[in-house]
Amino acid sequence: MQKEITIYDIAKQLELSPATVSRALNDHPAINQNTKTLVANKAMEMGYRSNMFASNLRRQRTKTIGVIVPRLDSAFMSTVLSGMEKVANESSYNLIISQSLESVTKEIANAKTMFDSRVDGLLVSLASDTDNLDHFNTFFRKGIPLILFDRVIAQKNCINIVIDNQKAGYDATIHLINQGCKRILHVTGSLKRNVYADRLRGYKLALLEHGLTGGAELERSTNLTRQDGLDLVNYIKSMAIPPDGLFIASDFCAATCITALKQSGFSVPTDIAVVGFNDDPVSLVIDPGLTTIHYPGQEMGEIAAQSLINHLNGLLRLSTTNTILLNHELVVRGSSQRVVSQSTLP
Amino acid sequence: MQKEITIYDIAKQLELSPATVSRALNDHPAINQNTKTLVANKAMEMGYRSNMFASNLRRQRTKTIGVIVPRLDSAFMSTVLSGMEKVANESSYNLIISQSLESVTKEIANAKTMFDSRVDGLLVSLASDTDNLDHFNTFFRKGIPLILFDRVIAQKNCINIVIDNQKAGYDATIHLINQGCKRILHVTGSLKRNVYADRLRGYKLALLEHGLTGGAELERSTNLTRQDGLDLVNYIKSMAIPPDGLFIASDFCAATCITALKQSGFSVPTDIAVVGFNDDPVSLVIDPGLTTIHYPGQEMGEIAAQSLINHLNGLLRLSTTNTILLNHELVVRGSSQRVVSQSTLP
DNA sequence: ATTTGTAAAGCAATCGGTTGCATAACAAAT
DNA sequence: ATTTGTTATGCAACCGATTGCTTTACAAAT
Repeated sequence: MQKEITIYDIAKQLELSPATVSRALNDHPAINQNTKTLVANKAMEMGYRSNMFASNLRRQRTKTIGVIVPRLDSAFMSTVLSGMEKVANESSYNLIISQSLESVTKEIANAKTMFDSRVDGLLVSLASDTDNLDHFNTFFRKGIPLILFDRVIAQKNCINIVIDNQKAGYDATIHLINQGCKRILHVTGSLKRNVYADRLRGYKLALLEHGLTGGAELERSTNLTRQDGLDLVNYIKSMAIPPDGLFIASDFCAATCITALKQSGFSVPTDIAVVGFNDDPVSLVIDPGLTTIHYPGQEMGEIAAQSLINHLNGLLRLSTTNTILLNHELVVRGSSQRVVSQSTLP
Repeated sequence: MQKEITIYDIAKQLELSPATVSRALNDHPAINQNTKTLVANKAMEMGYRSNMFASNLRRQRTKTIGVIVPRLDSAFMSTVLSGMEKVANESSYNLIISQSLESVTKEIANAKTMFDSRVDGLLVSLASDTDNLDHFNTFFRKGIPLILFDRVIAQKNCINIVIDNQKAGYDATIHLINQGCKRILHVTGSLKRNVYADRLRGYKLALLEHGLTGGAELERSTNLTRQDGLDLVNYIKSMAIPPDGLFIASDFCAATCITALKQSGFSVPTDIAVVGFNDDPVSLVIDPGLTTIHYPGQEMGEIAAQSLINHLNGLLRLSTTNTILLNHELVVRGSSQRVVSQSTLP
């Protein structure tokens, strides 16, 4: 457990001042190239490692990004985080990750922790019942940048990174309509959240354009859990006229539901065609394969992190952009395909 | 963007020395109770927040724990991380999370980054091709504690937190034998990894005890990907005598395989009974429900983090314990159940 | 020979807490 | 009145890197 090497040790060995060593290590223009090489070699030789704390203390920044997500244990979030980690790592930023567990209260507590940890910036996907950004006011006041992704609320001070959920909901619904569905049930999450409200809007728009009936009976707002997927089947069985199409705003819930539907004697997609959302791995496992909206989690994470870091380095002003829209894609699999033979598909 | 409050500001307002303020805030015994209350109130009132960097610089510690996992985007790892985050958060430790993407090379790089970030301790689950712990020597030399979880290599210097994989493999196999399987195919991951090697050992032991035949034809080492699950079905179809039981060391792979088996005309569990591993959410979605080995990810994360923090606080000496064994559990669902009627199960 | 210019390096203060070692204040004991 | 003990607080030196402002050294210009 030998002692830690500091720039003072290097300075002594090289008969230079610590200031010069510091500048040399930071590639400061006022330092002679030879000196830089000398210092770099010596540092390597002595096994020097910079003390971030001293540096951060002096520089008044932390090289740390806070991330608040609703849940860590979701396939989609994992890929987002994976993307963020990659980018942050490359720019030698650290990530502090915490989860709100879908509760504003916890989200507020997390925000406070992040604030006290003095993160340089914040990447947040909102809890399902969050309906304003007041708990981030401390950040705004201090000029600490905040980027919202996926689950967002539009606001002047911060970038939103999202997909066009309305368009995605529209695409999903149109697809069902094209498969001949006349009576499409939409199962959604908390309508406080943009992602669900927008998808619902897209769904309604598609119905409207095609002169189909919607209405309260065909719109179910749930928590999109496994249990909700099971309950849904009972609901369907209780309906006077069951639906012939099902658009569920979460793959996991949709997959559970398909299984339960089949067990209740419904045939998918013949009796009921199903479309999910997210392209969770589960959609490939279920039989028939689940038609779904794919959107790039990894990329969303990368872009969010990169935008934040660029802003922190002064390479991008957040105020110029306001919303970054990523592309989504309808992935057609067996669960909805009535027109073409489905046996050729996974 | 008002100026940051420091203990000096508090000291000035209260006409105390910064030293007293610092001690008061840290609940030092030599400080009068009244003074402590006074300081605490003033700090609150002025919106003081401690500067971790100054503190860490002086205290020579970072309050940061490094975590290296093979992949972030796995259901199991998410729950582990979720548990770690919870514990760390409660003890006001930060987590730096990085992924090795199953490559030693990246794992070595990650370890170096962690070292340079001066983490107080390290929680690691090894990449599939890691076969020694040399890249952690820098940590051992500095006395920085290392805890391995799930994917481990036994070594003097560090705790292992695992389940009894051999027993779990044994249990899974015995279950299949009890269901009447005579010819059980085991699909496993890289045998460099304890988890897979141990499960295989348990499988062999169970066969041996019941006088069943195993052998190379019935042991497949793969990467346990989706594709491997599909390939497996072709392999089975190519066999002179197909197996009647399948023990696959990963749920996702098992689930894919079940879907493919059904599409190839096999009946599960009648023709082939299947047991997976991990109790991934997917095992509830697939039809029939996947029999699997459940083990507590959240708890594993919590215990790993808590053990590390306890050790850092001097509450636990790592050398005393060496392996912490968590319980696993066989969860029986439809995919393997031949003896009892399966219709009552999910 | 003196001034001016430029490149390279050093001085010393600073960031904000922490902590070993005094010191002060006051009560109790001698 | 002096010593001893106890409790509460202050002084000042850290921790290690950064950076505004000088200073030094030496070449070029006058």
